[in-house]
Amino acid sequence: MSSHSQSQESDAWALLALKSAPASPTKLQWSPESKGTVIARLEGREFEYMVRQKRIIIGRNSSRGEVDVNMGHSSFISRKHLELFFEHPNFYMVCNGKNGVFVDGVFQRKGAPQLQLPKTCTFRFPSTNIRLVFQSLVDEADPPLNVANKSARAPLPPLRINIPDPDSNFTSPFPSPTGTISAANSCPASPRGGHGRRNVSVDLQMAAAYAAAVAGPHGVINTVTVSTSNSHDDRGEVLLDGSSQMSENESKLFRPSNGCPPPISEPYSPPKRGDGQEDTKPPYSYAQLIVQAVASAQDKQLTLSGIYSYITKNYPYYRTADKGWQNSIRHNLSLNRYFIKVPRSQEEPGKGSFWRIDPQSEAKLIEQAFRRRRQRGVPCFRVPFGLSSSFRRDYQDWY
DNA sequence: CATAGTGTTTACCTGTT
DNA sequence: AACAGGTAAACACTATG
Repeated sequence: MSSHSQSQESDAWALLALKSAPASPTKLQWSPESKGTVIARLEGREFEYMVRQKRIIIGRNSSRGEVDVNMGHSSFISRKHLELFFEHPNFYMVCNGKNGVFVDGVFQRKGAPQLQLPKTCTFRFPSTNIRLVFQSLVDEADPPLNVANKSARAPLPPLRINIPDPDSNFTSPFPSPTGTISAANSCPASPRGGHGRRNVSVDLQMAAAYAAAVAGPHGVINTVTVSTSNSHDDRGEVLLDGSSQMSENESKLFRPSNGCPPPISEPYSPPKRGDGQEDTKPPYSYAQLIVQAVASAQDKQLTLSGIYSYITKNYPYYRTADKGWQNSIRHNLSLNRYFIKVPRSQEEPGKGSFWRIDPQSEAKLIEQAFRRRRQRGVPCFRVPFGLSSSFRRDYQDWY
């Protein structure tokens, strides 16, 4: 298996692990070596990593992946963002990520002197709400431990996931980052702060991926990749393998439409050369494209440039189109009340705000986001299905 | 300071209901 | 006619070099 596909498998595995998490305190665990003393523990949102070696690298997954703890694909996370090392009886951290890192809320810039870590602390990667709780398991009174010097790669174990919670509810309230999302486009606070809190965003992300999958021309659940990039960088994707399990509810919710045949063929297929599709405008409104982009993001939020990146990555048409479509994207973001602007916190550099979907509408919008609408001038037996903020249309017969 | 990116708003158009 | 969506454009603000 190539490293790439292995990486994708890991992502799928992690994704499924997320799925299994809500009702159960059980977290996905892995450890690079079966032997040796566990000297520390790293706890992500839905996983635990048992540290048995003296030095570990935490960073972004990539094809060049040389990290011990893979933090996914966020472009805000560097490939070797953090290095933790153990010198009895303490752990130290060096930040090599260009965006720095917050340690218990204190910003550590790239290249800062090594920082002695407290017994427990929380890392947060700037411009994301990706957090990692570190806990040293070494007692100062202990004699020096016999731990591995060289970090071993941490291949994820075989996929064995049970999904214990088939009643996951996609429409359950989505907690806002601040606990409040009041008026559209007026959220005053930073989006940060979802640590340790399971929310439907993970389900929705799966849903988005699944909806994209079933949007295929034959309703076949394909293996799909959904971008999670949140910058210009087009790295970052979450893969949901079509063979993964999905609850019955989810299957119903994202059942493929068997109605009017899609006007064009499957846009979620990897870009094909010479099939003519690259010149065809996707059958989705700009609002749908925005929902697709935001829903695919790991944090359920994207910057404007992240939205652009998602669209150009998934819809080659927009790679060559002039800039007018970007104006339209901005227009849609401002105009539609279900797109919520969430300012960056002050200590986070960068342009623009993050955009989220109104949690009350999120599930519905995502469900609709992958429905092809009739393109202008293309006759069809059925009425077109556009995205409507009022959801007033009756679309029963699409099922 | 210049520039580019971002965000808001208005206006107008086309196609659909 | 009303509405949804697309397009263009003016303008203000802000991050960045």
